[in-house]
Amino acid sequence: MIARSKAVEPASERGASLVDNAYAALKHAIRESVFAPGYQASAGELALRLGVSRTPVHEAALRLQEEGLVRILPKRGILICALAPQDIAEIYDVLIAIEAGAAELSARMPEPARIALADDLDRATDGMAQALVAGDLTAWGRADEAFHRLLVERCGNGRFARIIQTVNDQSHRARMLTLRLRPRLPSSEAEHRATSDAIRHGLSGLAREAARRHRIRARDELLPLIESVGLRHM
Amino acid sequence: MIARSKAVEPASERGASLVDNAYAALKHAIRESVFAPGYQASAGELALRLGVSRTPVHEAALRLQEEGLVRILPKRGILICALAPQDIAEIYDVLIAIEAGAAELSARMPEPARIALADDLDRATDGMAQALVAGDLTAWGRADEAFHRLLVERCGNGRFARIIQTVNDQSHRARMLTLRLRPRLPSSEAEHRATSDAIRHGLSGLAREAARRHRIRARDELLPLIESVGLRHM
DNA sequence: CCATTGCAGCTTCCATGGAAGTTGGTAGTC
DNA sequence: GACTACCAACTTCCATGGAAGCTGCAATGG
Repeated sequence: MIARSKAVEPASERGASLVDNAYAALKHAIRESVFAPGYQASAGELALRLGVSRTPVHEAALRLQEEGLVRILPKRGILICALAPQDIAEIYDVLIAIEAGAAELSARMPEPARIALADDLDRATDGMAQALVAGDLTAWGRADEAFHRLLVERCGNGRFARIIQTVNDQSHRARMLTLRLRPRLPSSEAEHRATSDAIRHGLSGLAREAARRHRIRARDELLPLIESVGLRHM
Repeated sequence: MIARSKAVEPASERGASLVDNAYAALKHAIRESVFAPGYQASAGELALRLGVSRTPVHEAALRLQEEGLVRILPKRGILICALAPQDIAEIYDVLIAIEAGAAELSARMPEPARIALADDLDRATDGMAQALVAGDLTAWGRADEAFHRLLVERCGNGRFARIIQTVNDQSHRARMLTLRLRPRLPSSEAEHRATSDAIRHGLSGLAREAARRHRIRARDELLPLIESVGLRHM
């Protein structure tokens, strides 16, 4: 029997192929910074840790490369990608464009769906408010994440959801960092309510602008902060 | 010596791996409808046609699946994906959101870059106008494509370019079809000029709205057309 | 005639080994 | 001492074969 996974979850989902398992395990490890950015691994080493051969690891690495999480250096190894401030800026511009579009689409849905979504969005915002008074940073982050995930996953455009998923995978590490970096938790509540209200009442233009402004403010707040701390990559 | 490629380009770029070659060749074949949507191929068959073993074909198929061009059915084969009208709608909403964002970013670039881009955009629009009077459908399509590619590739956000590239790969076939479907070529010229002018003068809000409106009009013109023809998939 | 079962032929999935390429250190030369 | 050439150790890349799974058809039992 081969010794398994010291640092990496085996992630043995049943029904999934070894490639899927390797993909999920590696992605999780990267998201949670088990592998630091800039770390260069070899397929053989990762295969050993996961208890599979090199082939499924290689194929998982191809998928991760497609998503921008790693780079496969020909004949040299697998490099865990680092994010520069420039990348964070690009990612925020993607969030601004796509989430605004998602909010607009959501506001154009038939009324029952709109209202159900607005209710769920408000519940997430409630969670943020509660976490704020409790001073629970982690809970606040989870609730905020839930709000934004709901917005893109329920707008009816699967491609929007997929795009956001990709950039979120890339920026998860940075997000965990900046959450703790800010002097105070931002007062996103009003902007979240404005978005959900506009969706509830079917005001697509307003919904688009509210979502847009929210992300623009977050970008303009965070980018200078990152620059000032002098983070070159993360 | 193995007999090569009847229907599929070998596409032997030097310096590229066999996987890259297979990827490029398959993508080209799908774009140009050498493989009809719904066609189910086996990795072995494709490998034979391309003159390589099954491994690089399989890895190329993984990349194509990531981009939504094919689906790998476990233990059954590789399925060329078809596009439903719903997919075209989703793709247009992605174009609307991203190209508007790209136009806004472009208008925020330093003046020399803005002007250079606006000049290039205008040259593409000139090409469309010329093709229009000449009645050259193909040339018109190429010039229009050039305009939109310039817009996203020169805005400074590589992620925008990548997203657009992905949806364009998916919708290329549909585009070739709808180009010939319309009763007359659309008068996109004024909208293109409005976009490039706004970029030239650094008016980011105006540029965003111009690009947005242009794609919205195209969507609202094309979708009913596709529905009316009763295309179920393409 | 209809339903069920078993099987043959197909497919992908994954492990493995040889080929080819890159790197960093070392010996040799000026 | 500085520079070049080479070599050993490492890596991925790709072909290939066996294992496992899916599908459709034919044979069998009701």
